[in-house]
Amino acid sequence: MNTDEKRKLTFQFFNEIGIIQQLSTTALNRMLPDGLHVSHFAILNHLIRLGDGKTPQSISDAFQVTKGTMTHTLGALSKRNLIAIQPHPSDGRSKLVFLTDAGRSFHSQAIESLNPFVDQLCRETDLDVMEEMLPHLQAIRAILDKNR
Amino acid sequence: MNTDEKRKLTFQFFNEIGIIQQLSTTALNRMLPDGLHVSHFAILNHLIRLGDGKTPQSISDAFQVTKGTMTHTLGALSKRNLIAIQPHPSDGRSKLVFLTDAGRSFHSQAIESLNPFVDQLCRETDLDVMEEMLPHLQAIRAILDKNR
DNA sequence: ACTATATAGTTTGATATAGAACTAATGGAG
DNA sequence: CTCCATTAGTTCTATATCAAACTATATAGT
Repeated sequence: MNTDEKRKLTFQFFNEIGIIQQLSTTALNRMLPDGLHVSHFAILNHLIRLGDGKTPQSISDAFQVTKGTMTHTLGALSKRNLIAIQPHPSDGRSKLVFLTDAGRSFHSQAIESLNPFVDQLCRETDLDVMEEMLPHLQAIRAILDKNR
Repeated sequence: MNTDEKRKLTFQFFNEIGIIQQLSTTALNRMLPDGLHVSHFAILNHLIRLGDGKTPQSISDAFQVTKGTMTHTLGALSKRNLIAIQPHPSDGRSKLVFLTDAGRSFHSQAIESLNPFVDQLCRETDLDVMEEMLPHLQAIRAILDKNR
């Protein structure tokens, strides 16, 4: 492959990634109840999976968004009482994010809303291929992350 | 794989896609000159590769964004004189988008700005893997597109 | 030909996000 | 102990995007 072909391939690849992201995000946004956005759901999901009591910073690191964006998103979740934000016990600059009961039940409810879509994708997609791609995607993510 | 594992895999997959898209987009945005955004560059690139004289609709189809978004993006390009928008000769509702000389030279300039980044990615990434993934990504995109 | 439906593009309002400038608290170097 | 660099979070501004309502033109069915 010459340089031009490499560039073209790279461009195509990221183009495809971008379109998939756009289509999947807007599809999920339309399915989520009550005007919630995927980014909100993703945070609830993160706290369920990894346990709550995380700092805003650690969450924004996990999703690779800016601190300002995280303030905004956590504010939205907090206003809906899906999370509770408390001062960090040993660091006056920091905070800790906890799930509320409403947050947990909302998460279950959101999962229910999303599952039909996810299940349909599972039916139509070759999951083995997806599973195979995952580590490669993670590698590419790591490279991008390193070069930030 | 049981249903839960399938769902988890699907979630992970789209999560990774989302993060890659976010990282690559913000990296590219920072590199583009003069406050231009990847979405602007992508349209210039589209018109260079496939030829200009396209309708706004066909461009928004290609990038899977809404018509309103395309109006906004084309407006930005037009205000910078990178494109020229003319009435469609045979359809009074429609328009045609052409590249200006400034648009073409800006595109070359943008390519120059982006190439170092792209080339570095090429160096650090296994391009064969990327090439292998591309058709699978296109298949997933097609499924999402069909279910819109 | 007339009318109803469909299509192309615009406008408006809401929201997600980045980036930069800011505040407050921490922690290390001298 | 004091001062400076670092870190956590917030605020502000700009912009990308979607969704829905809207306008104008085109097309199909009767």
